[in-house]
Amino acid sequence: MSRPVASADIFQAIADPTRRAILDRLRSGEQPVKQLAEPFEMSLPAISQHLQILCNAGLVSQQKSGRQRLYRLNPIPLRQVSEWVARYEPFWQQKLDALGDYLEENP
Amino acid sequence: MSRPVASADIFQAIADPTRRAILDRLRSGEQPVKQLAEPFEMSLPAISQHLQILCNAGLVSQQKSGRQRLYRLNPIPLRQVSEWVARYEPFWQQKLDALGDYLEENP
DNA sequence: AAATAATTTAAGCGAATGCTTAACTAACCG
DNA sequence: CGGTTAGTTAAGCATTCGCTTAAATTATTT
Repeated sequence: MSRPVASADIFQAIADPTRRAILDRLRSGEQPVKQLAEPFEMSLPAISQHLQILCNAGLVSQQKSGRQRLYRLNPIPLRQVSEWVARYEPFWQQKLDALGDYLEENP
Repeated sequence: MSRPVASADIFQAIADPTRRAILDRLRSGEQPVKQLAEPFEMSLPAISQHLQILCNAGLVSQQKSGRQRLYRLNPIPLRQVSEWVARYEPFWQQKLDALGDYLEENP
């Protein structure tokens, strides 16, 4: 097999810019592959492989409709990312507050 | 060169579990490499390389102190991740609401 | 000055990643 | 049926990744 396991890890799945763009694109509703692939300068199989990785990560689900396959966004696993990054929010607030104070004191 | 550019992309930087763990670890304050590396079953150079990638992504900064190098968390680039993922929050709210409704109607 | 400690740099290696082209499968249409 | 459309699977390839061990660098200690 050539692309067997295709990491089910969310962070890995969203690491690739094309995959993030696909997800962004899916926010406007479910779409068939060809339409989804349209803005990318990349072969269809490449997109198909990205979709499979997103599928394995649970970020996307597919449904057959005639001869096309509709892909639909499933954002729920992204909560994992949201929760992880949220733990850092107090830190950057603090950093930005400090920067603000500095700028106030040194105008 | 062996590890030249080391992608400055944030999403790439946080894709690796070890690097996320390092960041998590740094939330408790700045630390020298050896201490930072302690819980990982991995050689010191490996950790050093991860730190360099985090550095390139701007997620971490270093400061020399005697013969050790203190690494400090800089969470600000994580806002990029936070902002990206935030765009999906309305979607999963919707999904979870639907799930809640379903469970209420099918107890 | 020699020894030791903290860390990085260098080189190399196997595995994973992102892509390609070619071949396949399945659904629709004349 | 035969042809076209939509998509996936397969195979291969170059690059990147994450790691290792060995050597180099820099700072402290004796």
